[in-house]
Amino acid sequence: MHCGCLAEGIPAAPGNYWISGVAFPDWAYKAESSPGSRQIQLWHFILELLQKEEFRHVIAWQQGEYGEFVIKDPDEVARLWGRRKCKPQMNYDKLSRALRYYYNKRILHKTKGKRFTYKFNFSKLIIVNCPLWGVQAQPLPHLLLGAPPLGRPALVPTGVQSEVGMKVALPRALPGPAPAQEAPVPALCLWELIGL
DNA sequence: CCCGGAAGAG
DNA sequence: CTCTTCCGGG
Repeated sequence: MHCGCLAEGIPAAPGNYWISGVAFPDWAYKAESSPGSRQIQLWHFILELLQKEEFRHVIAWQQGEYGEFVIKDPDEVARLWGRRKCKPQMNYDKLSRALRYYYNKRILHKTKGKRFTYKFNFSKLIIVNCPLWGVQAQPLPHLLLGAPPLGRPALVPTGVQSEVGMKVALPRALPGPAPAQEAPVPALCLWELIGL
């Protein structure tokens, strides 16, 4: 079943990832709240590959520019993506089209002139859906740069609120009977900063 | 290679 | 809505 497309064992990350001298909060890698419910998104998958050393020869962060990565083996990345999504016909041409849709969504942009090189717009992304965690109006670059050595990033619990220059995307309430308890796993949601 | 329009799946 | 597929064009 599932045509053998298993999520290649992703060991739970115990802390923040440290890549190129920059801490990546591990919430940045948490794919979805309820496993099995929602489909994996491509940029989650990319982040997932980027996180693991065994794929260094396939895809890797570009030294120098923060958030920039290079697909060293496009065919292999496409193959892995196709396996995960049960799309055996996947190739780099199709995968790259999907990446291009991220341009307007401001998740990614292309590093022009550099082959197979894209860049995450991390500076425009901040966390939103941690339980009762609000987000201040400031850009909060420390979430990704110079993050605290351990634990969670220092966010101020101001409750959910939007400020000027922020686009709000509230997590939708879970359907069905609501159990009288807190959400077990905070879903990864992202705030998108307009302008910049 | 890289770009986006168009259609269509789920 | 997020891709997947196909494709004409640069």
